[in-house]
Amino acid sequence: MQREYRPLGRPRHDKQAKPTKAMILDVATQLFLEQGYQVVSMDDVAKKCGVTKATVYYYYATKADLFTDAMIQMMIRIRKRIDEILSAGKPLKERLLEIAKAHLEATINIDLNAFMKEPQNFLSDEQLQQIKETEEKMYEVLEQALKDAMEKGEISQGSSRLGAHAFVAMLTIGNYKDAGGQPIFPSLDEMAEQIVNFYWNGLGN
Amino acid sequence: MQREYRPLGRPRHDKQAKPTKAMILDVATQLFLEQGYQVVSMDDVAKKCGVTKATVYYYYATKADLFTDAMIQMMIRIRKRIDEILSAGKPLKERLLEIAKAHLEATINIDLNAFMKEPQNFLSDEQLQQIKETEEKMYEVLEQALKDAMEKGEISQGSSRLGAHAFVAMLTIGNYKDAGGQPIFPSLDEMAEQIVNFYWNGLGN
Amino acid sequence: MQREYRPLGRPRHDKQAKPTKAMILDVATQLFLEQGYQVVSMDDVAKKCGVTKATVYYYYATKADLFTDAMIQMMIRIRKRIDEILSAGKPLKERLLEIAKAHLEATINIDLNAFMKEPQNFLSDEQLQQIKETEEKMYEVLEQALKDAMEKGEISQGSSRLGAHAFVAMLTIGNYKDAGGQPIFPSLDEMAEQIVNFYWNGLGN
Amino acid sequence: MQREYRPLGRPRHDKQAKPTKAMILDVATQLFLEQGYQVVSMDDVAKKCGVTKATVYYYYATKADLFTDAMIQMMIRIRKRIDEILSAGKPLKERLLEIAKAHLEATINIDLNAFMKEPQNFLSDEQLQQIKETEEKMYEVLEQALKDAMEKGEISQGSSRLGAHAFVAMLTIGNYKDAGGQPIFPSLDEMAEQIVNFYWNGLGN
DNA sequence: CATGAATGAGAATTCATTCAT
DNA sequence: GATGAATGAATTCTCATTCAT
Repeated sequence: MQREYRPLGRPRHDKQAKPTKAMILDVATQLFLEQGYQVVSMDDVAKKCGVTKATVYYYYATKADLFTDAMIQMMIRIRKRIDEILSAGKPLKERLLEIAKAHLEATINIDLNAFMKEPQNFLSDEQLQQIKETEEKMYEVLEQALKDAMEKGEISQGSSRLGAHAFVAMLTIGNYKDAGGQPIFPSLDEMAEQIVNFYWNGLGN
Repeated sequence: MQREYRPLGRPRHDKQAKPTKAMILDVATQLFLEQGYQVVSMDDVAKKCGVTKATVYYYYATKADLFTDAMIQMMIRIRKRIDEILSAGKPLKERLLEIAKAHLEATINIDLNAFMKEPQNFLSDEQLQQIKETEEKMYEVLEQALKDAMEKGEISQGSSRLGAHAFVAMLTIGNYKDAGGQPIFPSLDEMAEQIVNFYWNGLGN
Repeated sequence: MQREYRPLGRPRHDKQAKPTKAMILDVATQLFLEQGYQVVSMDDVAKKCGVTKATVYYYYATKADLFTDAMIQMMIRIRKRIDEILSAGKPLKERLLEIAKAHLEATINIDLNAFMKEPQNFLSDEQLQQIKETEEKMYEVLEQALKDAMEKGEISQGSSRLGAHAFVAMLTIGNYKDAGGQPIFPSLDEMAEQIVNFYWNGLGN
Repeated sequence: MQREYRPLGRPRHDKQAKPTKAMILDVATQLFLEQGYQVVSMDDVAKKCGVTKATVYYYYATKADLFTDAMIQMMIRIRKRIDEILSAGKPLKERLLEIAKAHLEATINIDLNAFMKEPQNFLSDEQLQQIKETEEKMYEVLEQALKDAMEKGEISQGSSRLGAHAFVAMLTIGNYKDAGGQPIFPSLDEMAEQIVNFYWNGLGN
């Protein structure tokens, strides 16, 4: 769409923007998250990068490879972000609130379970495994923070694993839009606060 | 391909067991839930029904129509089930536990948000709207139950809407499998109990 | 190229020419023999048939399937032709001459060994097997004729199997063109006669 | 990927063992003969040589050029081999037997006619011509030997040209494998002997 | 001498959909 | 009510070739 004139052969080195491979990965991540594995075609990715399909294949041998790499990089980024926030010395609840805000802003669909349902048939076992492992690590940083808080008596004992998953699951509420297109709370900040509050207090007070 | 095992005596006219249209809808629902919109082809549905693609088109003008109908029927069924359980006279927590058990058993991917991400581009606004409305109603029965419990003082005041969504969101934890393929709790019953407990008590007890 | 206007859907039944599937098979056989497996694309076949690629795929699920069927039908036809000629009551040499003439006219590349080298990687073992079996049968009719002639004392004892293969191998000489584009003998009839003579008498007379 | 086993001491400068161009040609010849023109990609050649595609293009401007060169070198090698064997002072039949053995061992598909069918469309007229001329010369050495033998009365008069082609054609029988994967004669030596015998005596003794 | 990065033109295959029967 | 035959538009992936370094 943008750069119209794309000559054959190696392009003159332009110290310019990101190297092609990184650009492809970024664009792909975004598209996959927005639309899902099947819907996004390699051509879509290529066009949005201003390169040809063949260039995408130059870097990623298959669509499944591209997807796998995209998911892994994304989850690593998320984990780092969470880790950063969690390592601050504040009370747990405050740190959770920050994570919630950060994620709701990122509009990232963390509903990974459902998200991975369809690609499942197209990824190799090894690819699936790699993704799963990275996902696991993402949960682990949260889990560890909960464990630490339990030890310090900041929260009561319980399954830190369940706690981590519950937190992530509840964040998906932020994606919900009703029939009128309205989210449950009008502002992201309020959404984050309400979710974390509910998560903290539970239904039964 | 042929029916293998024919019982003795005159078959009860068979009446085709289920009229073709209903069979198509059932099969489609199952396939869509299992594999996602894109992955399931009209031919897949047809073959699993033992009819031809053209027959499917005889009943459903487009794939989007079939999907829409399938989703709506499914959500109506779910709503009825929830409604049934909720109308019993037991304490709320017990009723929620029953719903949780029922849903975890049904293996239904209720991660509707993520699930609907890819079809979004293929459904008409009207279709999307219809689905959304049915979904909304599904949440409403839960919401109503929470409101009633608040009024009775069974639980403290709060956003019943958030409560309904949080409950459904937390049920998706049941779908999670770790890198080793293991769910968070080994049995569905334990899973349901732990989820409902967490939902009820919150992290901070 | 020919029929320009090709409406969607099932075409109005025209008791016309050959049914589509047969046409596809015929055209494919011709193209494969002329140009080889790789070179011929499904689109080439489709275009030459005046249908779309999708139509070809309607009848043959893969290119390998089409090729397999084409080869088998061709070899069956050849076998029948040979069989017919061989069952006449004439002296063996005369019958061989007739076969030679018929084949040189058909311009068929009977160099099956070389011809099958490249498809080999693309055909399934089963397909390869099927083709091989049909080929085998083609040789067998020749072999049987040689055996009969040996019994009658028309020719001396020897390996009928080798004799059959030698005959077919020698027919490929007819395909040869020198650097100037000239075949070894100017007319097909002379070619056939010379080949059969050589086959019959050997080099050492 | 790395060289695994490095012997002690200074390597004998290695001189790259074979200059790159020769290596490319060798590898290409082998691959083309094994798999055919279309099937072998420039990348296959490059990879098997441990260089990049661009390097192959550094030496050969097009795939057709590489193929042409490969075929020509191969036919020159074959001609030399045949020539060597033929120039010995033994009886013709013995020399032919040696050629047969040598070729059956080389597993070379000399079915050149069929083999050249597909590249035909991709080679320039000039390239085709070059190949044809080299092929012609290959046949000529055989032809000359037959002519000499006719003059000496070792064999009877006849078309030496046909004789040469018949001999080469019959050697292809050695490539045949039946449906069970078995060649016509179990050992190469027996194969060579039987073929030469048949070639010498003909069918009708 | 050799390579890394990129392209353009196909190739096989899939699939929702259409239409005459 | 159901089907068989056909299409058109995409989709994944391949490959010979080009060109700056």
